[in-house]
Amino acid sequence: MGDKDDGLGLSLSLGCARNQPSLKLNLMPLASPCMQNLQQRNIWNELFQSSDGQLETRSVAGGIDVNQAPALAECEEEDGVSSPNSTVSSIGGKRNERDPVCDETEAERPSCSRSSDDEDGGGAGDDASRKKLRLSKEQSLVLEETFKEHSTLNPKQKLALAMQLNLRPRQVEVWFQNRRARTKLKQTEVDCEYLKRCCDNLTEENRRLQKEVQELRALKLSPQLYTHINPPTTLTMCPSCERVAVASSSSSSLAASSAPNSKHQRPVPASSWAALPLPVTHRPFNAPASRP
DNA sequence: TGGTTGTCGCAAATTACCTCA
DNA sequence: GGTGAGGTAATTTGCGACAAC
Repeated sequence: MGDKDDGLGLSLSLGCARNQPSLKLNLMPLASPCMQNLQQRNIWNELFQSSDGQLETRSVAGGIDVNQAPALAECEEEDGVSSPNSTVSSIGGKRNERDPVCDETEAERPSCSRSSDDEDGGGAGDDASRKKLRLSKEQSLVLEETFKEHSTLNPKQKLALAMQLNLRPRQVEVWFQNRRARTKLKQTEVDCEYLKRCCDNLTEENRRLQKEVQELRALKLSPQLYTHINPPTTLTMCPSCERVAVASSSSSSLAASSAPNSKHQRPVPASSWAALPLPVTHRPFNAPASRP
């Protein structure tokens, strides 16, 4: 609750954020020896190299306050994470070698099957495995900033981010998954609000039209009054020549008492629905919300 | 070449923990 | 101090994509 504003509050601008100029920050000295290794090898810059080859460098936000035991031991062995592995959002490569998440705790777990990635949660392995660890503000900030630029991470980015934040890659992965879910939920709420307003406008429009119909029917019952009013016009097509002609409603008996070929058309009231601001496009949930 | 298998990332749903009023 | 609500980290499940065989 306390720092929730950095969560959903940002979700509506995520799409824009993607287009924002990438952060140009300097790598700061890192507490983690793993990260220092990364720096030495200049891997970090590669990790955030966007698909178009643009380099995105960033730094660690201040001293990261970690509230859990980081898997530093994992990091040391993660130096070998160099496979050009990929995900949907990353470069191609052999799938099996892809995920450093598996590497991260390889020393502790015999295999990295999906069902085994739980023991890294909490790390304790026992009841404490479900222990919930709240991310520090600094960690959340960095994650948010990263999310603004990439709503998904490739394994390398995930690993690097995990090292930077002193978190397990799995935690970073989970955070991004939850973040995407929150963003989508927020967008759904916005969409729902919009549709609700549309519905209200349509209801109002319907009410107005019903009222108009009643008024017209009332006029129909009082022909004297009606003579002063132009009849509703309709488009009629000649069945033989197929020409369209503007004419007053001929099917109505009231038309008989009016000019059959009146050139005066009633002004068509602008629909309140049409007046409703429509979204420019139906954008994906993480696109910028440009609605009023 | 097409089918099978293994692995992975992801979304969605859910659970469980934490914080706060 | 106890409690319920809300937020969120973590887990589970199912599916599709991809690469290797």
